[in-house]
Amino acid sequence: MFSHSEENYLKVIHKLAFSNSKNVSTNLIANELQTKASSVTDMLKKLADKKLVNYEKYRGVSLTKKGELIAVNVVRKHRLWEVFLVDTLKFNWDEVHDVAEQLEHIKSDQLIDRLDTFLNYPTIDPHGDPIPKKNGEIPFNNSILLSEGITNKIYKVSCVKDNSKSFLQFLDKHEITINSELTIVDKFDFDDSMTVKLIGGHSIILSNKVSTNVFVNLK
Amino acid sequence: MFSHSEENYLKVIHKLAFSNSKNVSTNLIANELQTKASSVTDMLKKLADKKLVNYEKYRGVSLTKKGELIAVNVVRKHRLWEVFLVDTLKFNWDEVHDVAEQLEHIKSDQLIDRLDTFLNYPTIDPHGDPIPKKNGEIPFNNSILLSEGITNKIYKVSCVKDNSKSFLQFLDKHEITINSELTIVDKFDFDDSMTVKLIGGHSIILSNKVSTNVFVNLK
DNA sequence: CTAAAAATTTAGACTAGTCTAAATTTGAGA
DNA sequence: TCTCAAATTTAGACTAGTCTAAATTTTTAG
Repeated sequence: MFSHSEENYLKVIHKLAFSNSKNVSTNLIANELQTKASSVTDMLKKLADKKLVNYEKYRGVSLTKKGELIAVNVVRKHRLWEVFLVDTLKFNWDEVHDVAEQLEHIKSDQLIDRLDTFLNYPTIDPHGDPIPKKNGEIPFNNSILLSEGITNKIYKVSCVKDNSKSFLQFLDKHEITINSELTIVDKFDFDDSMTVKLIGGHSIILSNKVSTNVFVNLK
Repeated sequence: MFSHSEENYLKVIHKLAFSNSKNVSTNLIANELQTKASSVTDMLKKLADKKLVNYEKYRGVSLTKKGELIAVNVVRKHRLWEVFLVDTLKFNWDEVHDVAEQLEHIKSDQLIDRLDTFLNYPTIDPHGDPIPKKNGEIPFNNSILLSEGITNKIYKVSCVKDNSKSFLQFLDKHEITINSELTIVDKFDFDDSMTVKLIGGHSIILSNKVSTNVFVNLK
């Protein structure tokens, strides 16, 4: 089996490879894990020895098939636990991250299978992120960023990119959540802000920082 | 906060102090934790530095008030998770120990409070052991060992002492579980075995090994 | 193309937790 | 009460993971 630390590195490499390029740099990982580049180098060597990453000195890393599978499984566990915390234990969506970071390392396939069953096989977590299947497949989501939406169409919020407490609390305050429906009333080139109107609700001006952290689907 | 390892030592010292004497020896701990006496000595020094145990070289240890509180809290978490695993996720009572050993170290008071609420404030775990209250109080149970019972009274099984897979599976096989009702039909001095009859069920001969690992209450 | 900056790796050290083997202390029985 | 076996502790070593500081490689800008 793999240590918490190893799992965290694999998870972060997976995340960065997903959003950035295929090859991930030492500094990116160090920054994401709030650790030092030298520590990252040490760990990359170890992961390479175990055939979990492809690593070439000074050239960054990518996950091997094996490393990918472990990383995705950690993500699966993290997201299933988040569903449990919100749906079953009534946590708010801004309170679950730290606890899920711990729970994701519990080792028991039986536990995760049964949790999945108990939760009725959820496909997304409380932030709208897809829950990987047992076989490692990650359901694809054809959402777009709210910032890329056009005016006078009805969109449904599908996912939030930034899972930080402050962002989620901001959304709570303005009654925006997963499945909220809204239209873009106006877009302002000046600062890339926009006015959106929640269907049956209030209007609100969203900064570019906000609209680039919310995914939506055309209704 | 305290490490998994520290919590495990405190938990084991608590357990041993409960069943044995107040003062616990290095070897007892080493044996319980499947580690070496020298490792135990090292850890005892550290725990003593942190004022979690009273430790005098060559004299054994006892928990301080502070150590006791932490130990009992770990036990509380362990037992609440066991209830969750059996009641909610439908694990069998012989499958929960290893997973609960991991879950008991998750750090989040909110999580345990909400789990407790979700489970409707259970007072005993799936093996009949009392679940410590949040304040550290452990509900007292005036059960006796089945081996100490007398013939022709009706008893109700309240707790099993040995939580090993093999013992629990043995009880399953013979349809003995928490809350089973039975009478002692006969006791045999020869080997301290006894014949018991399950109310509305079959009769069975139990060895002394079995009857000294089952607690019962007079109905 | 080259010098400086940025990124990365190496060297060496530290902590937590563990181990083996040797030394010390305890305590039980003659 | 003395001796010796058992229990315990100490000394020193090892691993995983981390760090700082120095060295090296890569990249960038002129």
